Amino acid sequence: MPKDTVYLVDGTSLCYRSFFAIKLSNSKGLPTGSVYGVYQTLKRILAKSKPLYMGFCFDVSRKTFRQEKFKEYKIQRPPTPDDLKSQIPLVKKLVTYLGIVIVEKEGFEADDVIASLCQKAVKDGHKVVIVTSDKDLIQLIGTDGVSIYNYHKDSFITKEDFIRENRFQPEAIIDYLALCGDASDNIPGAKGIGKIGAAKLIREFETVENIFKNLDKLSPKMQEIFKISKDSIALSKELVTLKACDIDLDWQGLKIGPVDTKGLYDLFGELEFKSFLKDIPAPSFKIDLEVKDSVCQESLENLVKEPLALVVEKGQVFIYDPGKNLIYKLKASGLKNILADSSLKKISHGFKQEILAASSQDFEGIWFDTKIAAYLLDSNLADYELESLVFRYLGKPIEKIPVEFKPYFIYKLYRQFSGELKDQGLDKLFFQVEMPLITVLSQMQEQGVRVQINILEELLEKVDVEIENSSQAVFKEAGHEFNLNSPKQLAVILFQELGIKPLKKTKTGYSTNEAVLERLALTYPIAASLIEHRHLNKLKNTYIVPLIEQVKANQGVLHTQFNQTAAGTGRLSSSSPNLQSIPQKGEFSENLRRAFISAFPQGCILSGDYSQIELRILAHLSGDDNLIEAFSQDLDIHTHTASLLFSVGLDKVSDLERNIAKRVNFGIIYGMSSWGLAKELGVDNIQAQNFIDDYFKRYPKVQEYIQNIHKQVKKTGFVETILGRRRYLPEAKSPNSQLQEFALRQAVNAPIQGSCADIIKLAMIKINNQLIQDKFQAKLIIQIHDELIFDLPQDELKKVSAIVKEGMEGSITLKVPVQVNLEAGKNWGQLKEV
DNA sequence: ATGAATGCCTA
DNA sequence: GTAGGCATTCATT
Repeated sequence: MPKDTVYLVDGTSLCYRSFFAIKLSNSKGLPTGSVYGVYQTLKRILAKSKPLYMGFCFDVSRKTFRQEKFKEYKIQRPPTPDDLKSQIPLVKKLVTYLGIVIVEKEGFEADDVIASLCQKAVKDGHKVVIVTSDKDLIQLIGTDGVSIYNYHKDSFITKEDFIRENRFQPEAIIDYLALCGDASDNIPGAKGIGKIGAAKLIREFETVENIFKNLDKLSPKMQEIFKISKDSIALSKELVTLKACDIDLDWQGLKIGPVDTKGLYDLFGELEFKSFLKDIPAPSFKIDLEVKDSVCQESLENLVKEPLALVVEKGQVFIYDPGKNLIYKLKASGLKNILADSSLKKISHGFKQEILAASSQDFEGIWFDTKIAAYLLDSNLADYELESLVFRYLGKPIEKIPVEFKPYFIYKLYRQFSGELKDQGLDKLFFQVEMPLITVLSQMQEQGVRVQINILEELLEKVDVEIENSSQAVFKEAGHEFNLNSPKQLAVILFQELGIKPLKKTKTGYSTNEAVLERLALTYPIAASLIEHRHLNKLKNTYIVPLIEQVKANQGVLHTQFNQTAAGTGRLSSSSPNLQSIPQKGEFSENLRRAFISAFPQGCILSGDYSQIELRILAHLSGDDNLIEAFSQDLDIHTHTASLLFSVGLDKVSDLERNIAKRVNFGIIYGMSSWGLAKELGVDNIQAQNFIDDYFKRYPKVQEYIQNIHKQVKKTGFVETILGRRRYLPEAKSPNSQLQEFALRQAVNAPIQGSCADIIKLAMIKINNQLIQDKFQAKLIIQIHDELIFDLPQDELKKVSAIVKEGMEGSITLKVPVQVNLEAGKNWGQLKEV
């Protein structure tokens, strides 16, 4: 029986070549080209040849016996680039996940390792394919059954191919290289003999030794060369000769194992190899569960003492019974009893969706949402779909879980998450904040926001006219029409046709962003028109038109989504449409906001806005006396900071000084560096550093706090908010300084932003409960991070204002006062202080 | 159709 | 310098 072919991959050269051929990195700047190339190559081999045995051979270090013999060996090579070094562990992960064994031996190069394995495999009667694009390994194909796969050219080379092409034996490549040398490895060879000369000599004499025996047959000039280079040739031959080493592993150990799909999935996710994600096989997964039809609650009686994992879909409910390991399917009749039964503790995945799908039906006993739990345990995941979590936490890759089996997986996740939440001290945040918030968000989405379409339509008409005007103004200056929405085309017009000097580059060309246009506008009128056009176009296409469409489809009410598991810091996000980014500055923004009206006849819109909440949280977290004092005295915080930075009295602070102080205050919250602040303020690095130094001198405990955060995140890999919400930032430990610095900035910001999220969530729950309890008609309709917006009948305004103010200000006690500003009006565009 | 790149709205 | 969502163009399945 013919034995199977063994594939031996020259991993080191493959990594090198991929690195130089493929310049690639993920969005975080992590270089990934080598991993990409290695995967492409391995994938091609695995698909084409379906090998059963493979070894991926690596150099362990550059200190090999060759260096000891010859100090100059490979010395001319620059050190391995850091961007390649950092990829080696990733390549090793990749290869391991593919089920391929990594072979390395201290003191030997990959080539030597390959030679040893090759020898063993051939001895046992196997064929061998060596995967490389280096010529040194050609010496091995002299042996029968050994061939080379050149991944670079995607071709196989056998002994016969080689002889046909070079007219000497493959083994003689050693002698050939000994003569002509190899510049890339700094093999000296013989001075005066090149590739052609070497080949000619080898064809005639076969080996170096033979040449020396027959020196008299050479020309006098050649004889001279060989005399001078005798030692050099001998050394070169030794260096290029592969040295078999002892390796514990033989070919049997090279059997390709099963693919670690989860490992691959995570790796490709991290590296952002989106197209490769499709390659990952999804092994079929069998669920051994019985689905039992039930018409009443009878069969559930034994179950009700413990929490039930269930999923509601299309008027049916599926419930998992962990005791009997089966699924109950209940039809409409049983459904209502179960959903409305508040004594039934329910577990599900994405209650908000279920509540909204069950529409107006009573939904009680909302107890444990695995989606929310997963989010609290790690807020950095790309998504919290059941399938993704089952894969991540239970290791089972399933494309789509049939609805009847969902409760089974939800229950499994629940068992795991419930313990972990407790272990990490997150159970309070989970049960007292995030779970109760689900109902609040459901109500907000269901309630929606009333929008007056005709206001939007009138606005659209005005904006259309102005868009036309600004377009024409731009085209006139440009001399011809072009696609105004294309930054690429615009760059050509500005920086080539009009010959304007570019101010800033992007990855692919010259930047035409607003900051650039703003500066150009001082000299060129076309830039001013472009800014105008961009503003109007944005307003029209992002806000006015989509709002009109959605509102029309929903009888004048806008139902947005509030996402509870989207932001890494604990904030909510809003989408389709995003009501958290409705314009607030600019000439048409007020007009736009006027379209957002009360749903009550003669009703009004009430807004409660936390004043400087993030800086207050910073004061609380850092315990800085100056900052706390400033807030306790109810000072304007930016003016206060300015008076400290510029050593002037509070009443002597200029607008410019206050503005700088304001930016520095913001910068602190964002974890800024002097470099970042310099860019923001348009001053030099030293100036910016001075501002920061002065700031820290005046607020010393803020500096201490930031240092402690850095220390903590480097040690533990995560940071926490006031309520113990965690954000993991593993890159705080990264050796890549760019990644590390980014993580450290996030580490400073996350507790501040996240605590703000904690506080407003508490307020939302508290206020919502109060409004329901006191039977107000007022409804919370929008949350914008530090602001809550309510829709209410006019006659409730006074009482609800008090509830909102008290609820927001009193949701937590900090070391500084928490202050909320209230505004109300008949629409969102015309709010007046209450 | 899909994703990257650019740009811009919010807190 | 933090955190999001979304529109558009343009190159690539």
